[in-house]
Amino acid sequence: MTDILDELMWRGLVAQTTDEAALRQALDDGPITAYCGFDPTAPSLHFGNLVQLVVLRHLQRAGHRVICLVGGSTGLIGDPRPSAERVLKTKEQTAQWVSGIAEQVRPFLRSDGDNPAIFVNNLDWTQGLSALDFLRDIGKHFRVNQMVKKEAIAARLSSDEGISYTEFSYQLLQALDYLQLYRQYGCTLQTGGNDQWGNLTAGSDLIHKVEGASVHLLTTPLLTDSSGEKFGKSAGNAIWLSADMTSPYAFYQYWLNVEDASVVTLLKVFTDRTREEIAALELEVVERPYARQAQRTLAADVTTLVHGAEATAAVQAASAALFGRADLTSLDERTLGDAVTELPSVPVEVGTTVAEAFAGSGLSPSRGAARRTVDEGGAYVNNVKVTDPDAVLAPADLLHGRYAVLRRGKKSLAVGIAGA
RNA sequence: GGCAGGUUGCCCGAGCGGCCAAUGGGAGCGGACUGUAAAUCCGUCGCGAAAGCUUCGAAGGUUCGAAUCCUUCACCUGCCA
Repeated sequence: MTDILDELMWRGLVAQTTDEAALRQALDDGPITAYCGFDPTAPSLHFGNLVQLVVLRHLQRAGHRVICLVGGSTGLIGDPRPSAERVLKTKEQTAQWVSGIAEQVRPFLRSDGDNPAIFVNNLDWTQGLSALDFLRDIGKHFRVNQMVKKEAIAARLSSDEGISYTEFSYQLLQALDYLQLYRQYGCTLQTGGNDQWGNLTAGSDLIHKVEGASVHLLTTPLLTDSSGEKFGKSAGNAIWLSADMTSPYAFYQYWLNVEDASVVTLLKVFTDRTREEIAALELEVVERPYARQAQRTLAADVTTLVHGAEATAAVQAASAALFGRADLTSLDERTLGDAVTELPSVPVEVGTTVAEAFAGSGLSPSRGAARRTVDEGGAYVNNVKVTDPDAVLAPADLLHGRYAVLRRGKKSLAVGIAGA
């Protein structure tokens, strides 16, 4: 078994650590306990959180105990972003998201056997804490002078927007979490995204001051593509882990479309492929880039990780059918029917205008935009380009009397279903 | 509470009485080229088929006519209390 820290480094999952030698030693000396927190800022986790889940998976597999924390309390406060103050969510909303995320996170970690993952909610130890106790017991250990140097806070202090006292206090709450888990579980490693470094150090500093112990931190790098853009956005939308928010089909397609320059990086980060397998795929990218074998592997592995093998098989079949060279009219009803279940749909009938169908399915934001797409030559029905903005669906456009496959541009697909 | 400055379309940012649905850049979207890559180039980018309609923090007002002037309100920032 390779050293877990080396493994994480090779995979490109390590941006920064506290004392690296000490961390390595601690990991070698036997199982340690590590935690990572997830704040409920949306109903679902997203691409960025997946990186953290992957790190916890690796740690658990290497025999370490992992704690997955959902931020029932920190979610009520909001981690300051450099750009702008967050709008407070209601307590009910937050609680709902917390329970959703707590469920979502489970499949990624093993919660049975001899080293089950531990799931906690930081609201459990903060809701009973009085403001006075908080200020006396926790606040006293923090210097404002230091707090204002944290990146996000410094950015906000020099912006027009400023920062509320609420968000300013965020790091104290997160620091308290680490202290609590240190005391309760002997947790000595916190992981997170590199942008969290300030919040993580708040925790390790607090433990040092209160308990006199040195604990560890490990952050993952921000993943960016060749032009420096963050990964995890598709057409301006975040890639969510929830199938309700990003369909497995869209999810699979996202990974399949990863640029060559990034695919190896992402294979290392998100898949369990070995060094040999990844080296082979890397060679494929060089020698047979058009086959996009690396992208296919990446898309299949990650979709399986998040949505399961069954869903992956379905979206692969759908992708093959919809992007295949084959004429759509030659597909049998069952294959076509299965493929289109993954797509956004809109009820149509003979005589429905193409513009209406596009707008109704969400392929285009409005009918005007749909007509514009036709003008631009980017609208297709059953892979046949539409040229007339006033075109209507004819009986022949309904494959098997039911389906009209709508496409905008090269890869945005939807389906019109008649007589549903 | 006082004084000053600010609030323009997804973002940044011009406009300062008509020629403004609103310059420019970025993002986005479509096309060409490709491999359902990247880069590049071209086009497009409030709603509407059109007539037209609704936009420039909100509500009133002045005017033939306002994003542009006036009044009040809201919010943000800075300085002072």
